[in-house]
Amino acid sequence: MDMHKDYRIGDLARATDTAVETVRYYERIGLLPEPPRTEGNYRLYGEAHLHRLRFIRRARALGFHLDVIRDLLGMVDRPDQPCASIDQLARAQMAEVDAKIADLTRLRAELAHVANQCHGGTVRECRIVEALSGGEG
Amino acid sequence: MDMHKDYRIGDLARATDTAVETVRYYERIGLLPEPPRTEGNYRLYGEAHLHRLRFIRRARALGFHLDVIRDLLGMVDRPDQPCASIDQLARAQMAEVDAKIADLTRLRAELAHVANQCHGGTVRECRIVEALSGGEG
DNA sequence: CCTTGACCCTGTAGCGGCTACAGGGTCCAT
DNA sequence: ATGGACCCTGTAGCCGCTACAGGGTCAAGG
Repeated sequence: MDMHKDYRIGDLARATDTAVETVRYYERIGLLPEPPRTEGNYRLYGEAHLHRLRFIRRARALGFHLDVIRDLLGMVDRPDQPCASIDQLARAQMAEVDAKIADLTRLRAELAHVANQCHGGTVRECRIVEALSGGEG
Repeated sequence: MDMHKDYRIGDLARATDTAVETVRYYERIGLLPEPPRTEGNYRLYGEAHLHRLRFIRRARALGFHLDVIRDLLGMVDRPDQPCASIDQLARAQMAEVDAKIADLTRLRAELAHVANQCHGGTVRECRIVEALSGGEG
């Protein structure tokens, strides 16, 4: 069963919820391999490309940076290697997300504090402005 | 008491924990007014500049975008206006931070799920890879 | 007086991860 | 043969800085 479908770049983009320009961008930076071309110089993708692009997009959606994704793809391309390093990257990513959440939570508390200072009136009397102006800086 | 000190750009930068280039950048984009210069063409700042830069940096630290900060500064410069619009910007900022926290929390859960799939072995068997490849995309 | 070194100046280019053109070519249906 | 959807390359822009290159200024020390 030689039923491998072909995709043009727009098909691939739709199938992965990606902008066409982004697909070309991934190719340019070497994340996505250069596909063969039609006679009219159109890129022609197969299932493998679709698979790989899905992987990239899903990892991006989880916040992985492109250089980390590059590493992940490198590992995926050597399936006999141990999986530990992939696990490690995933855990590092979790730690990063945790740190961001902690940051934003602190921020939110500060913002709430600042916003609660306002009791109406003019800008001159506004304690928000004071809160933003003062401080340790 | 004519005791207004002057600051050179490096002093200002140190006093607000800002890079010198960033101070110049804020001037270039019109956030910080152009200060007078010395004979040798050095920027010479006063307390007002210090105050304003502190405001900018503090707002940035709370995650406000520069264009919002521009608006905030515009309001601060009209102290007789009502304070409500400032309050509104602060609350909008809170909402944005809340949304980011919610996003990241969802992300964290997904990442935990993905990372927990790994039980050692080779990349070929790694469920993390599967989890990243599969899906609705 | 001269050098050293810390600081300052302008201008431009780079980062990440896209996004948005301009200015063209291809392909298929009508 | 014409229209419109799609594709191509190449370049520039977004944000908020950051990092140079290539020079000028200024005060202290020899």
